[in-house]
This record gives sequence, structure tokens and C-alpha cells, in this order.
Amino acid sequence: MSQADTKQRILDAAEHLFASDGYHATSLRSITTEAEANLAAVNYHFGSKESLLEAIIDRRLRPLNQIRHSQLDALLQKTEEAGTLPCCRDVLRTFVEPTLRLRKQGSGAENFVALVGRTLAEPQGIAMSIFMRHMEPLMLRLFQALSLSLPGVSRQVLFWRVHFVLGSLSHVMRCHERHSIVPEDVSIDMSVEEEVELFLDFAAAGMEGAQ
Amino acid sequence: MSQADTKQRILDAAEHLFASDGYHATSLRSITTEAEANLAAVNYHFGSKESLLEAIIDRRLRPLNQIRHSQLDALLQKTEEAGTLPCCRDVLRTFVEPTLRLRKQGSGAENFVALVGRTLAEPQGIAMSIFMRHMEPLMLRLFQALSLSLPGVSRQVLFWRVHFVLGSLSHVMRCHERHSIVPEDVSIDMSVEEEVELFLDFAAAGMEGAQ
DNA sequence: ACATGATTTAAACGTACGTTTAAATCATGT
DNA sequence: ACATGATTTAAACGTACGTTTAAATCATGT
Repeated sequence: MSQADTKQRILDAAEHLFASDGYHATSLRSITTEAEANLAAVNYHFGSKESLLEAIIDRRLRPLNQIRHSQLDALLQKTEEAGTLPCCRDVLRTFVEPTLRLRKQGSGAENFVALVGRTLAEPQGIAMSIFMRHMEPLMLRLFQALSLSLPGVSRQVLFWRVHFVLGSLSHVMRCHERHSIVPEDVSIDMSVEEEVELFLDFAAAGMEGAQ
Repeated sequence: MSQADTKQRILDAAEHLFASDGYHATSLRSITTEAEANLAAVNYHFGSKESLLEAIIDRRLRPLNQIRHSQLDALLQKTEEAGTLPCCRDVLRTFVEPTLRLRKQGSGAENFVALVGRTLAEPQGIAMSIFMRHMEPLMLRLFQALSLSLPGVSRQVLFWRVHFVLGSLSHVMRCHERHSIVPEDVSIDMSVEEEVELFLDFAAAGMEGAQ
């Protein structure tokens, strides 16, 4: 082996193991074994286990959030030109669709999506703070856009409903196939579009709330 | 010290630390220090760290699920006598309300609720399998009751929406006050009833879906 | 072909962990 | 008061961890 792509192999292996076992339960030895690299390679290339996690999150979350930002830009520009308000479902789609689409791009991306879903659920640790640094500006824009699209919903209620939706989404992200109780007549396989619209049927109705 | 309530003090301390730091990131030494007990006490009273986690989950989840079962019993009996179908919101309430009420019973219960919320998000580990043993029968009943209350929704769609709701709930359970981004004009303090109805406005609308 | 810096390797570092041991101490019933 | 079992204590066990070291090997430009 001994090629210069050791860094990538370590990123892939760590992404996989962090996603399926969690950050703390994954050892550098298991990572370097899976990556077919020497134990010292992690500290040589990344400095520490913590910085490795940061590099993993950076690698995929940066481009993912760029897509989300630009889709939100496009939606807001379109509605502004038309002189209308964006609809809640469309705003949510700019956030949800890129995430669920990423998952279909390969098993590495699939692992990352599960890892992020898990990170959202973890206690205030290193992963959460790295993640929040990326998400905070986008979250504020999402909140503002949703506020625009639902003028009848108070900021207080909107805030909570956004959190409910994020909870649903993170749950979907981390549970892509390991449901312990799946009725035999329920199929798991769906296209990205089906998955997105199935989620948006639920989330948009929930955001709009009880009549 | 050296009283017979060492077992309870260890349960309380472990509940607290597992909830805020996670199972793997919490050491027996930190638990016994907080519980003002000797390090060996955990293995003496519980056998292992894993069995300690099991005891923590058992202590609170068993009575909680008994309440949920009996509330669902009461609802189904009432609607059957009236010859009507249970409404989705009421079915969800039997599941959600006891959980959110438990949280207001004290800081120990609050820790437990956060711990369960986190457990739902963890990878297939020891915590998840302990948890599922308790939850599986209740989940099946919940699914059946929701299916009754929403005859217009296919089993396939219903299955996913139940998961979306559980994702929201687990998110609420673990995020009771540590939101990193809370707008200054949004208040966090609510009564149990307000919290429950706020959640049900969202969840019931989402379950019923887009019109 | 050779020098130079980047990378890999094997071994060891100190530390923290869950668990076990055996003696000391306590609580309890008579 | 004493015996007996339950509980606590301090110390040590072996193991796994993240990190560091120094030598070996590789890739690159001239």
C-alpha cells in the first residue's frame, strides 16, 4: 500500500466506524486497521482523534450546506420577484432534500448522514460544537424563511415546531435501515423524491399545525 | 455514610452522568465519586457497568410504560363503548403526556428522560437493546391504535409518520434546556399541559398529513 | 544518482478504564 | 455480648486507549 491516499482511507474508515459505533466507542486502532494504515497515521495526518472528527464533518457538511444555502437563495429570490411568500413546504425542502439526496450518493455519504443524525442527538460534546459551528448561520436563515412562510404562527410556536421537524429529520437520518420493528408489509426502499415528499407531507402539515 | 442506600445513590449518579455525558464517556470512577461510594460498589451491587445501565432503565421505564399502557387501555375502552374511533391526537397523548409529565417530577426523572432520548439516537448498542425490550409491545399497540384512528392513511405511510413523531419526541426529550440557538424572545418555561398540547398540535397535524 | 523532505513503521509511553481480590467494617438476630 | 452475613474499603489486576518517538522507507526535484 503506502500511497498518499492514506488520508482519504482514514477519513472513510473513521466516518464509517464513528457512524455505526459512535465517537467514543471507536478506537484509533480499529480505524487504522479498517483503513489498512499504521496506527500512527491518524496523529501524523490529523493531529488527534478530535481533529479527525472535525475533518470528517468538514469534508461533507461544508458542500452540503453550500447547496442548502443556494437552494434557499433561489427560492427566496424567486418568490420575491413574483411578489409572493415562499410556502413552508418549499422552504423545508431546501433543507431536507439535499440531505436525503446525499445519502444516495454512496455508502460513504450514507455513513456521514447517519453520523450527523447521531451527532444531533449526542450530549454537548466535541461533535456537537463542531457541528453547530457549521449549522448556526443556516439555522437562523431557515428560521427566518419559515417565519416568512407562516405569518400566522407566532415566533414562540414556530421555534418549537422547527425543533420538532429537526428531531424528525435527524431520526430519519440515523435510522435508514436498522429499524428493529418494521412490519413485514412495509417497504423500506424508496427513491429520494419519494422519501423527500413523504417527509414533507408530514413536516409541512406539522409546521402549519392544528386547524 | 456507609448506609444501605448506596444502591440508590449510585443509580441517581449514573442516571445523571449517563444522561449528560453518554454511556461510554462516563467512567465508574466518576459515578462512584458523585455517589460518594467506593469504586467497587458498582460491581458489588449491580455486577457490571452494563447491568447498572439496565437497572437505571428498568427503574423508571417500567412504571412509565405501565402508565402509557393503561392510558391507552382507557382510551380504547371509552371509544369502543361509545362506538367511535379514537382520534389520532388522543392516541398520541397517551404516549407523549406521561413522558413529559415524568420530567417535571424532579431532576432525577429529568435526567432519565434525557437519557432515553439519547438512547433512541444511539447506534445499535447495549442501551438500545435494553430499551427495545421494554418498548416493543407498547410500540406495536401504538401503531395499531394509530392505524385505527387514521383509516385513510396507508400502513406504509403510517409507519413512517410514526417514526417521524418518535424522532420529534426523542429530540424534545433530550433537548430540554440546552438549545444552543434560542431566540431571545422565545421562552422555554412551559407547564406540562402547554408542552403536551404544543407537541400534539404539531404531531397530530403531521400524522394526518397534507390535504 | 543523489539529496531532501514526506510518509510509514514498530515499539513504547503514560494513563484511564472495568473488574477482582481479600481484609476491614458494619448491621442484624439471638 | 457475640456470631454471621452484608457491605465497604484500599489496592491491585490485566487490558485498551490516544499519543509520541526514532528509525526505516518512500516520493520528488535536480
